Amino acid sequence: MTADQPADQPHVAILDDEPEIRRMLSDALQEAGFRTTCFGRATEFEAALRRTAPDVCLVDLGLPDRDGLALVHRLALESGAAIIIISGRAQVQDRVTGLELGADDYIIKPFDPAEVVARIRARLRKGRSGAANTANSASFAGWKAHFDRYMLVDETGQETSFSHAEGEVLRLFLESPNRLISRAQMQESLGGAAGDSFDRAMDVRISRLRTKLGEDPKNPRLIKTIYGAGYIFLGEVRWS
Amino acid sequence: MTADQPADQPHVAILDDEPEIRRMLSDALQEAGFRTTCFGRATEFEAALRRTAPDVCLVDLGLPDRDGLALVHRLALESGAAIIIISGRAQVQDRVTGLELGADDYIIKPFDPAEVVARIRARLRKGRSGAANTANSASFAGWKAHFDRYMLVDETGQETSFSHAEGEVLRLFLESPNRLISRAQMQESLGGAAGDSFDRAMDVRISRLRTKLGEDPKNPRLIKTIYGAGYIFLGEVRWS
DNA sequence: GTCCCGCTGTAAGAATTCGTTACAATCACG
DNA sequence: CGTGATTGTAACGAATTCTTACAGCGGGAC
Repeated sequence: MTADQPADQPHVAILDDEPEIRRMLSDALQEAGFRTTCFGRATEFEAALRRTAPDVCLVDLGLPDRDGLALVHRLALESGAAIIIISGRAQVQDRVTGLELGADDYIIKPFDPAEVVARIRARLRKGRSGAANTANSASFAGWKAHFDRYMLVDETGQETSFSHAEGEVLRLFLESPNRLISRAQMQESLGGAAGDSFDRAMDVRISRLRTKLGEDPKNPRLIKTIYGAGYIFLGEVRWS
Repeated sequence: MTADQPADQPHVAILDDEPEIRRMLSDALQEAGFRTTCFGRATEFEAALRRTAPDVCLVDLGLPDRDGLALVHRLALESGAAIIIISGRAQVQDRVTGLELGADDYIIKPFDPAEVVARIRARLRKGRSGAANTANSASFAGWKAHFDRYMLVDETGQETSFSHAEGEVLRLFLESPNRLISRAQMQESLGGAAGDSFDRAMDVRISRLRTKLGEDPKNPRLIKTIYGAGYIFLGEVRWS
């Protein structure tokens, strides 16, 4: 299941109850240069999600231990990964509900691995190009952040400056709002050496950012902590 | 071709040489709340692209005046729109090359307009940051649960926060109300190792959730215990 | 250079979350 | 009723996260 796979490649999680299909998909994807992890049951899959944040999830709807659509729905809300349903159910209605619930693509069995690879690539392409944003200011929840000037502007026009470290965290949040960002992801994005104690620094950064945003510690509205999992930044963000 | 269409809706450009198909797509999409513009020839389409920047391009590959794939490739490079190919060519190889050239999706003729709508929505969802298009809140018995904010709102507007673990249980209930949910099902769904003693944790989660919902322990109205079997969540649930 | 000041990581103690344990309450069944 | 199984909940504790305090570092100002 886990060979030595280069860590800088996109990571695809495969969830299917049939071992041959897992095998076939995993082989084809590794051939195409992806990192893969396979799961046969939804429970294992969900447990692993907390640590590793895959870029793409391939989910078979016909699972023995869980309603596949409910799982897709949850994934869509909590994870930023692209979700691709693989299913034997070929009715249009099945595809429509799968997509409405948050899936990004729907592939019907039997499928050709080459098409799966192509569709995964298509999903990753959009995701990454969006992240390469050159915009340097963003509006959210009454605030406007100017990353070039390191300034936060209130709705009343009041200005507050923020530091470089605080800006890194804020930018990370604003680039993917309303989705869970794990601590591991943060450390990677912020170039933190995965040292034992850097995650404490992480906490401090977030704490300071929260106070600058005027968050109520008891009841934060913008930066939510998910115990044991990570953080979610809430709100609509408009980059400009 | 152009009725009075609200300008704040996503704009879909349709490029197909068969008028009936253009008509059918345009009708279905407008019904679904999109702005549409139709083109029968690639040259018109390219000319129009410069003024209006569509959010999605539906492109038929079988065009009389231009190589469809070359057009897709150019679009992918120059435009930020999502590109969806619609084609009668059903071979896997066709789909793969279409996707590799930069298309975001590939739909085979004959198609169902409902699926086209669903796939367009899926593309737009990913593209816009923060536009939470999937259901993430549910109303029941005077309460409204916001799973994105981890908040319960009273009918008087009073807010109570709930934790991640509590939310997992609540979501499970709200996803299948008025139906018995066995303890085993819960354990699997909530990722609990099926250890002997995890079912006690389950009880505690439910207990805490009940107190947050203001349930009377002697006479619970929402979460009923079925002795020896499991739980039932009672009430009408409306997701939104 | 020396002083000053803001930025940033570390450390330590408080606060929160959540599973476990222990015991009380309830139910099924004779 | 009595008994054993099942479920509810309070209390505890481990893991995790938040906050405050402090020290090192670096960049100006003089």
